Amino acid sequence: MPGQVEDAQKTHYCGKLNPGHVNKTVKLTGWVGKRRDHGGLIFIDLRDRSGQVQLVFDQQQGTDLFQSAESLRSEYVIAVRGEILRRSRETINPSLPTGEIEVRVNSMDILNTSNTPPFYIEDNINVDENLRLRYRYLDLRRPEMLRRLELRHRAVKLIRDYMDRYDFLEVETPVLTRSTPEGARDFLVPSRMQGGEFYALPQSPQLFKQLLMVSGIERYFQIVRCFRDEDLRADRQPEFTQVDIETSFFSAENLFALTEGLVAELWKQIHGREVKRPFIKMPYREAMNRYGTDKPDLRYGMELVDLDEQARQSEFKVFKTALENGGAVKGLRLPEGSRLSRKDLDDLTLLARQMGAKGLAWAYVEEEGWRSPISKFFTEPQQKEISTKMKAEPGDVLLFVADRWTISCTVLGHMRTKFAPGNLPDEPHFLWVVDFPLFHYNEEEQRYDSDHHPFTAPRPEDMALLDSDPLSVRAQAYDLVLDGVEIGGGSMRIHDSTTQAKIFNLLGLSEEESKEKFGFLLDALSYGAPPHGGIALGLDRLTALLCGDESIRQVIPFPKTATASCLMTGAPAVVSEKQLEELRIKLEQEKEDK
RNA sequence: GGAGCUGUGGUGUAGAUGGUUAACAUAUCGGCCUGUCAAGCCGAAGAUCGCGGGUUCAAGUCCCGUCAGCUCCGCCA
Repeated sequence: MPGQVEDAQKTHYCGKLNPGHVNKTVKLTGWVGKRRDHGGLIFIDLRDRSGQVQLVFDQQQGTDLFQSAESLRSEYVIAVRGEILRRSRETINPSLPTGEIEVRVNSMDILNTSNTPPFYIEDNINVDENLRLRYRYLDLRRPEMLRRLELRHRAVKLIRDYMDRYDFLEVETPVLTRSTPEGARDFLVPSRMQGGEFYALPQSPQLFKQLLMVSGIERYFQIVRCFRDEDLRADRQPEFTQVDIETSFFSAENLFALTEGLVAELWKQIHGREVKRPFIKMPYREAMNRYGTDKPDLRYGMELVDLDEQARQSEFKVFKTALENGGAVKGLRLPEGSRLSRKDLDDLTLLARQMGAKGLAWAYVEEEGWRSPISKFFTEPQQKEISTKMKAEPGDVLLFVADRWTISCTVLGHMRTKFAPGNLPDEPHFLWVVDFPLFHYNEEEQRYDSDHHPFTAPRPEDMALLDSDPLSVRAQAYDLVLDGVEIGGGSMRIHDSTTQAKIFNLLGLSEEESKEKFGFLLDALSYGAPPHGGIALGLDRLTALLCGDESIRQVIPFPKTATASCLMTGAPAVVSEKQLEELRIKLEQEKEDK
């Protein structure tokens, strides 16, 4: 056994035993799995972290040992000493790695008993996730969950080794820091020393890693926990882990190469799969136009079709006014969509409205032409032209959205993923989405917001547009996308205080405000800050993809539920009056006393 | 903040149109059994159907509310 300590209670891992160990005397420890009691002969599956092996207890060996074997139950913890025997040909279990051998037990210690577990400690169980989360320590005991933890460990180790090889330093940054405007909602931590003031948990170590560049670290990375107080999704937890990277004197191309190398090595070492490099690069605008999302899944086609020209020539007012207002008309072909009922299409329309569209138009494509509420607005040749442009065949359904460009794209992009083909190719489809806009307009606040974050550098050739047309300024920002999942993102940063101050100004931060919130950054930039930039990869998503999991909860040992609570510990929970007093916090009275 | 789905012995499920002993599998407990590996056979115990209210002679089943989990929209620089 590797890493064995002296006097260890075990000499081998259960799952590692093989015919090479035959006739050896071994000491094993583990948990009792399945028990097959034949009266005078008892089989026990002994399981430890590595796998399992069959123990045999024979009544003829003596009654004491046999009696205690009869008392064994599921999940008892035992230590045994015994001899490895080769199984007779008929009793070999080919479906088990250790199926050619078994352990004839000579002595046994029962180290602990166990209550009957609430679910089976085995793979492929079908239980409420609720229950798994409440008893997460038992859930993690299941081999498939242990394997996920192992894989995650290997991934992290590989990342550290890779970064080290390229001279990167892992540097820690504070978890208690200050709240900054913009971005996600912060988790706040009240200060006892400064009553009434709060720390924030970092949404990412963004500012610190830039300051480390000013410090002359040149190549920084950190595997770091980040916190965002926003609503959860299958791929979003309130605390998550980033592989955070920042470099000085690196071009974006240098950074792409570094990241691609890292990701390729992960896929090779852990997945045994060669990844084609360099990855495809696609401008944001193109991704939106063709796939209706900034994280397109390139494993299948079903591209959106631009119908501005056809809409302009039609008599359909809805389409025409959308265009007149500067919007776009987009179409999506659903192959064999005729299996969708009117009700299905109504549901889609509802979804489109929820996503901000004014509506969703559709047409069943038939031999004779369209069957659609909007067919009367299009002449037969016009219908034909659209059908041809969308490569439609009888039996398809066509979806149309005419709205603001982003809405038209994102609504159909969402429909595209909803109706994605079932069997997608195995090879991972990586791509860089580049040339994101620097700003978007925040309708609610009536101002510009950073699309990425306020420290992102504009593309040099777009600098002049900062004054005339901020929304058309492109950022030196990029996202790494894999099969429709955003697994990372970053940018080249602003490294002079003048430009940085200008961006703050455009974001509606007054000089005093930006001094107050970011003065330390502006100061730092004025002391010889090197050109720098970086990226952050989502380790949970990366690991989930490597494991083939849909939800990152599967690769997080102790995840939170959709309402951000922990079913095991009961967090969050009320605290004592005394704790609150120390923090000078008063809770609002419940409005309705019960 | 909104929408949808789910919630029945320990676990996973079944319980059309409301009808009175809530079914099945598995786990659990007891008995038998020396080659099983989803062990087998016999027997026992175990759920008032998430919670609250309502309709009804009668509710697991219908209605309203509520809680929890999941998925999605908004949100997530």
